[in-house]
Amino acid sequence: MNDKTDTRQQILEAAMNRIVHYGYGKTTMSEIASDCGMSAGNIYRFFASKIDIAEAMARKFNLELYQTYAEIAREPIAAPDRLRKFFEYGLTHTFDAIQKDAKILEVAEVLSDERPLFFNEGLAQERIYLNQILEDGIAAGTFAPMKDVNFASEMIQSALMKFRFPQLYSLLTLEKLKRELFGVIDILIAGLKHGVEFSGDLKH
Amino acid sequence: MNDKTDTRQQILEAAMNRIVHYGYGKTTMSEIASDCGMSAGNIYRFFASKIDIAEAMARKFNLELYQTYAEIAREPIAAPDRLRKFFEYGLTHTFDAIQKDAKILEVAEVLSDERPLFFNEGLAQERIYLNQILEDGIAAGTFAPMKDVNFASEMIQSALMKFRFPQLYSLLTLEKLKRELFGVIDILIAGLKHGVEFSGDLKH
DNA sequence: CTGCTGAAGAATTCGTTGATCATTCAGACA
DNA sequence: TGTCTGAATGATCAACGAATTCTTCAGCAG
Repeated sequence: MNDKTDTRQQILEAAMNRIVHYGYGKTTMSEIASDCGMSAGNIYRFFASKIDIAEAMARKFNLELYQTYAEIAREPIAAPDRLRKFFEYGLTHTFDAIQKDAKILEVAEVLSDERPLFFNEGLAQERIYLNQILEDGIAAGTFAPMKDVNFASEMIQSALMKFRFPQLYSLLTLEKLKRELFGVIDILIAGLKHGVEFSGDLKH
Repeated sequence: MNDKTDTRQQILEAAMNRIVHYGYGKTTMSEIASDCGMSAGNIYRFFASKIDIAEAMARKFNLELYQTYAEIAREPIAAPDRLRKFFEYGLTHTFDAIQKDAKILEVAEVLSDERPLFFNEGLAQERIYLNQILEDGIAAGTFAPMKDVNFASEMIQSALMKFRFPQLYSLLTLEKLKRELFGVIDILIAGLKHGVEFSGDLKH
């Protein structure tokens, strides 16, 4: 079983090396295979399709991200600061990755075309940490109590959507993006501190 | 001079009729011209290029929008409700327009490719009304005073970016979009009511 | 039986060529 | 003289066969 995992890992690594350099479209299954000293057909014993390799690649990227997210969510600082740090890290990490390997953007585009639901997984995972921060903040009295913490997390994600794939929707510098990110977060935090009356709450 | 304006108007109308039906790419200058009983070359005495026709089209669409924005900004209701109404109208109006004539999306895409700065104009115009609502709210004591009203408006726009071309970035129904829009606005409003400490303010 | 290959098939992309289109402008018309 | 046309031009697009690529699988090797 370890053999199988190792080979899978080897394929993934070979694919990533080519993809970040030449792009997803310009990387062929035969090339990946010959980098691994195997036939193209054999890759299909480890990945069901080419797009699954891209997905595995993104999943690996996310895994690193989530690790840091988990750490930030646990840090012994005030909830609002954790929130700021959380999204600042996400923005910076993604921005730098794309800056370094522009071809990552292509992978994101292909994935959002062919695996539109994949990103929802990531959002759901992110929300676990967000919920934790919000609950901590409520427990500490920093944030006002709220009916549906997860809904609040969804709204925070919605408001910060623009900063998810920074270079995809704007050409701003990282500095400007950060300034804007913090501007939005500051309003959101002020709202969370003093309590939100969701219009939806009225018609319960 | 009125002649010239009339002809321009006629060209614009003919173009719009074709574009909303067949799309921007599938509409040719000759077709527009023959609809107006003139040669293709003559159009260039009224529009510098084809993309300028699309821009004029968008400008016309925006003009109607701004008119309603102005009315909402003046309504004698509490500032938070005006804010909700403002963005609800924008979302609904755009959503319905695209629902009715799907080809409008193509115009938006072409414009954001070839006239990326055009949308900034619209945002700036929108901010005039937003600033007005915010200032009214501050004067009425509904919103806490703030250093830079225009910056706050920019941040509100940033947080609500997702709802600007609804069908471009998500496949949600209008109902779900509204629910999400109101969810985000409610947090923003809560923040504005109780005052925002912008991180940027510290290092003044 | 297990793990892999390489050829075959299906789908997609590529490259070329001809046609269409946006744009310009010399000159006709009024 | 001021408007407009229609031909000229270069850029872009569409079509379509060729080539490449993804994917499957019968069968071979260990």
